[in-house]
Amino acid sequence: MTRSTKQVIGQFLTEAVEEARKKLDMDVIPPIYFELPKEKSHGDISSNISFLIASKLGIPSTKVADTILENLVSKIQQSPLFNKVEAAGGGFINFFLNPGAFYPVLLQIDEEGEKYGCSDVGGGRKVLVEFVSANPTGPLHIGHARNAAVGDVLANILRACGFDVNREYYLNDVGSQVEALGKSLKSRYMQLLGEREVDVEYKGEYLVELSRELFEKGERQYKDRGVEFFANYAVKRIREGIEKDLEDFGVFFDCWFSEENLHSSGSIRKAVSLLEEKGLVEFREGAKWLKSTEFADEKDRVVIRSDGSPTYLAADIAYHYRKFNDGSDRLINVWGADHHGYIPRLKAVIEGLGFSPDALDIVLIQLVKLRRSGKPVSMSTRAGEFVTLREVIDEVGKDSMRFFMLMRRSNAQLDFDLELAKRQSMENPVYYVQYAHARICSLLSFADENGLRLRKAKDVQCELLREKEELDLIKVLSFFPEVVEGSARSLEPHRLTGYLQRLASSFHNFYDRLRVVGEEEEKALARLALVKAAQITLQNGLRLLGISAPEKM
RNA sequence: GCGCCCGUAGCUCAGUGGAUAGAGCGGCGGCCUCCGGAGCCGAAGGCCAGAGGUUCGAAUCCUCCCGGGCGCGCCA
Repeated sequence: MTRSTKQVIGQFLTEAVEEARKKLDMDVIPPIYFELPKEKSHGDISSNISFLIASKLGIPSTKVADTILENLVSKIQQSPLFNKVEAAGGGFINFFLNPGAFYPVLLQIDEEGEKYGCSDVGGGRKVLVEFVSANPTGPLHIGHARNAAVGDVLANILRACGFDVNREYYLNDVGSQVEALGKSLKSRYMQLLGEREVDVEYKGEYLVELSRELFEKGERQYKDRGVEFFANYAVKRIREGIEKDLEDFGVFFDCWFSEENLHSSGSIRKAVSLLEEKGLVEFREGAKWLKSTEFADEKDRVVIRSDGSPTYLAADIAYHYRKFNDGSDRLINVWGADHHGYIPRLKAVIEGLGFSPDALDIVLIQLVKLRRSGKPVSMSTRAGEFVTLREVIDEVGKDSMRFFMLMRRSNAQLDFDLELAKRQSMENPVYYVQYAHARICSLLSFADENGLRLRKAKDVQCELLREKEELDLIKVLSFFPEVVEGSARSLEPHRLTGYLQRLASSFHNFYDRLRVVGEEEEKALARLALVKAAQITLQNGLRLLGISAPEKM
């Protein structure tokens, strides 16, 4: 049903409850909200308001329901939207709608087109989504892929809901890891020049390739260059690789923010002294500590080491200060779940800086347990034997991989067997959804070839759509905006993949039982308009997921 | 030891405090003279890890407990 239909129901029920309130001698009404019954016999939409009132007043819920119903029936009868309303299940109030209540959604989809599903609940508020942010010390692996997919789709969804979204990658291009990377590359390079083997911390094949690259460029000429040179070279080249991998995965950023920039610009000193001025920093044991225990953290944290250098947290203070100062109203950080222990101190930082800790949401991405033919595969960057994002894209394809990564709650671990994904690729849910779209395209062109010209939904006799498959499909189509909104509110993109499977299922069902071409013309045209609406909705959903909607497969 | 996440069908997982807990895969049985069979339909499969509690109502919230994963640095 469309938003306006829901508003009418809400208004009727509110009025009826208000009248019941007087009769039952109650002062305040609990908030009224609706739910969609799972069971068809429970109507199209229902309310549990009677239970809430009953428990407040200590009277039977059936009595409350009856009282509300008395006032409701007359209103219902005046409106063509309703078939009937009843009290059932000990107090639920169930509304049964006429098919006519659902048809307006077809007009809405037709009018809104690719905007169907969008809303303005975000009110133009500025949101910064920071995701992936993998250290540039090696190629992205499968775990980063999940982070990338979730962050990207969250950003898409929030944008569709009227937020002003920016996507950002925080590049940790300084520090001990980068130094170790430089040392490792230098060792590889020296090996090529015939030096004896030394300890290499990053053992991946990619560094061997980079060293060859350097050798081909200048043979022995980098022999006397310092570790910093090799570190810079490695970071630059690895970052380019990461960028390319993400591009092929359909993920783009508005900004790649360099940690080095925070160090060289003096932002870190500034941010730390701001906290000092607020009395939130303490000098102790030769170091500067953030008194994060004054907020919700379990212990204080070092921000400036005894050697005077800033910690990672110090950089994060400056980084998040900048995020807010650049005008973001809200921050979303997508992190690997192994960083969850870091949340309280970052929230403390934000509170210390004078912002609300609620303005930061952290979406944790649980581990992807990768298997190859059932055998666990290590994913440590340093072990040098991991399965990269690149390999998996090449193996199972971007669309399939994105869908897979988005099918489960980010909060739960994900089992991903490469052989299985390959073997089952033809039965992968993404194909099921895409197939529905391809089928529609094929059907639309077949209809056109047979002289059936697609009409605007408003010029079609919707009331001819009375079969249960048709009504079911229309109803599912009508949920789409709420699903998008719900995903945005809960920051759970997996709801969208679930919805698209449901939508595809409804369409396949419709398609299998009913025909379009060959029916009496007006009915065929009405069905054609319905099919078109399904196509638009599938396209919109797939677009949000960053997955293609192929016309042929 | 302390903290966070997860335990739901044989497997992988959905499930805003609501009514008879769902889907896909696997297995079983059906459906192509027909717009794409990468599809559709049907049956089977469950003590929602376990025990208490809150509630008119709990897979969902609270406490405890058992299993699995991950964290508890002047690393990043």
